Amino acid sequence: MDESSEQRTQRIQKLATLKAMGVQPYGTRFETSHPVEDLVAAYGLKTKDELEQHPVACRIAGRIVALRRFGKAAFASLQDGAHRIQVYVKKDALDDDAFRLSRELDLGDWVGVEGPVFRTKTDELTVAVQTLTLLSKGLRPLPEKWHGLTDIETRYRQRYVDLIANPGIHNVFETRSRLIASIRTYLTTHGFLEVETPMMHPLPGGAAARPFVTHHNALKTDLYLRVAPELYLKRLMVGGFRRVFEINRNFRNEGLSTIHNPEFTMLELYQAYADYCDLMTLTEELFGTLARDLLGTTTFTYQGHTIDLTPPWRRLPYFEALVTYNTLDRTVLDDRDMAAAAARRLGLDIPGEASLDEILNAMFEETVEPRLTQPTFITDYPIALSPLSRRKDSDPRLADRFELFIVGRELANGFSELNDPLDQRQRFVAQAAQREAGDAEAHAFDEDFLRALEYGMPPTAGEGIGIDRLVMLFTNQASIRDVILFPQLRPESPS
RNA sequence: GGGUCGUUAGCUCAGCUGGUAGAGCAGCUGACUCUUAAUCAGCGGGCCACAGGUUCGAUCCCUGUACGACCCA
Repeated sequence: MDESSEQRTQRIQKLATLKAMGVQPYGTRFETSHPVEDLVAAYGLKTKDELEQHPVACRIAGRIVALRRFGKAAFASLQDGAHRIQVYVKKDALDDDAFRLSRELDLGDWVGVEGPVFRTKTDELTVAVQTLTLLSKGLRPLPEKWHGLTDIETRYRQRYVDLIANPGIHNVFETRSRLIASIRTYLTTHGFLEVETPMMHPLPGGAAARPFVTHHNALKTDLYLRVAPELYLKRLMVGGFRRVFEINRNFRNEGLSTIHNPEFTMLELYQAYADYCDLMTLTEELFGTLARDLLGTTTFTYQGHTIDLTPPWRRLPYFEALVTYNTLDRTVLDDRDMAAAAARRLGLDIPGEASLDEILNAMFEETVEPRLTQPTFITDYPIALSPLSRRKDSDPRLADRFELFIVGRELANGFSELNDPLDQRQRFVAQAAQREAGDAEAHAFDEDFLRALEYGMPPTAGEGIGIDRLVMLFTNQASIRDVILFPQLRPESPS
């Protein structure tokens, strides 16, 4: 936005006028009697007569978001947080200086007022202003009062304006905060200890993803912003913590979409002596608790879909899902060329060098995931797609693992952790080979992690839950950018 | 990375077949002591995203660039 706009210039001139009047346009401490939200909650139901017979004095502050001026009076709406209240200024009710100040105010200015609460002719709860204090002068005009700010790019780049013009946005982020608080409460009351592990890793690990690289000058070494905390949390399990969790940011150097932001918030939790089935149950309970805490119900609407979180949720093995959603013969999925042919028949573009696991993965993402609307645990993933998971005792080609899908999106990924250090070493070797072959997302070989496992990790189940996507679900937002205050965008062009 | 669409006043948007720009809100001036999209009268405000090209003439047609949205990989 340009700094030479007419309205901005006019407002800067107003600063001089205000100073000449003896008004400090950028004030300091202002003690309020109530947040506007509480004032409305306390007196919003009182009648005109009740307020006249038992007058309530208040002192409130907020930003002027609507202003209707008359010759010797004015109404304004003050916005405090996401809440508004009307205030009424009339010449008779306040001293000359304050009334003169009221004539200089603009939309966007912060003010504090003091006076009794009453109801107008039209029955609107209103503060009759007796004293008026300018708290902070706005220099830029607010977006239009009726349509507000709708330009998506401006909403994300200048979230502060979005929050002013669209106060409903506050609710999304309040819900986000309450959701995270509920998760903490649930986990800590179930014996989980909250921990913090490094965000800067000497080796990227714990997930198949490209990392961001940074450099530490004093150590003269490159570091990677973490793609997952997994390997550190498991080191803590080796150290003997029974149950740990971490809620923090992960960073993945990949494309942006309505469900991907390069930095996103992940919950990871680890429970000793448990397996992946225990975590499916825990997940059902946790989501149910969150839904009741936040929405008061476990059945709700997301983007036109009715979602029912009542347990138990469907549990469907990976291969069974591929077979049933594509009406294939199970044996087709064991043979690389037959699988490739089947995938191509389904309209998928399969490169000639794709491995069987890559083909299955593509087929799964394309034909199964989008159809998993109600909460569904897909279980028993191929071991090659699960380099940190324990093998199934009944079938060593499969992992004791699940992923949770809701509305076609992966919300959680959990498994019985691989605690066999020699098997883990082999898996790292296989990953290193894939890396050699050009897979930039393959795991790095983490010798220290293997050393830790060699000290012995108890049987442990671990799970990651994408907090942003969970917030999307519970706030009915279509894009991850709508649940992240400052989503990643390309830098603004320098004019 | 590819495709489609978009970018015009502070905001929300019009702008015909190419003839050099409009509205509402916001702003400024005046009137108005219960309005709530207040009302009434008047007045300002534009690098039409940016850079090229075609043309007598480009917001409009063409090419490229930037940023965004959606779809695809």
